[in-house]
Amino acid sequence: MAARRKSRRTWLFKSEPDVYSFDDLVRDGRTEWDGIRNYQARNLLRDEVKVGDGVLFYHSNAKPMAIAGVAEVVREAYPDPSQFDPRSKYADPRSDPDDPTWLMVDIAPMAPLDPPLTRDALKDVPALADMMLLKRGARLSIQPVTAGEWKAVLALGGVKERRR
DNA sequence: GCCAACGTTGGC
DNA sequence: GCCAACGTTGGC
Repeated sequence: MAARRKSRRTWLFKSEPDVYSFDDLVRDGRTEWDGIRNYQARNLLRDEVKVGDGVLFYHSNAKPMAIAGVAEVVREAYPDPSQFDPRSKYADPRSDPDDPTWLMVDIAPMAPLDPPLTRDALKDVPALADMMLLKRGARLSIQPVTAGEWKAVLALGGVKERRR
């Protein structure tokens, strides 16, 4: 039996709400996090992101830019089929079907942040001073979130985590 | 709409 | 292996 990690980790996933919003995730109940086409993010999905991990769902390129909700990883990395779909904008003709380049995970919603925690508000929180999201040029679409940052965001958002 | 930051590509 | 050119991300 594979060793199971003792404690879960936490992440921030970016999404443009015009493309896919936290409300969409609530509506769908769960979703395939497809379209990741960056090696650093892919490596995190492949090596680090596990079932039960927490996800802050961030709306980028939006008005307002904000963490809109909390989600949970419900399926670990597996090949993203859109890389082999020639009609998909995520198609990658160089990817080998026997050794797919791109992976995805599934996530499900846990709780909305109501109201959403805007980027502007996050900037004023001392506990989040070192958060990757707030650093200049931090384009990574899947970012690690520290335990302290996670706790601070959930407290600010009024989200009570169920005991697990 | 602008453009800084960053990742990728490809010529050499 | 270097690095200039290019494309994309995403805040402002």
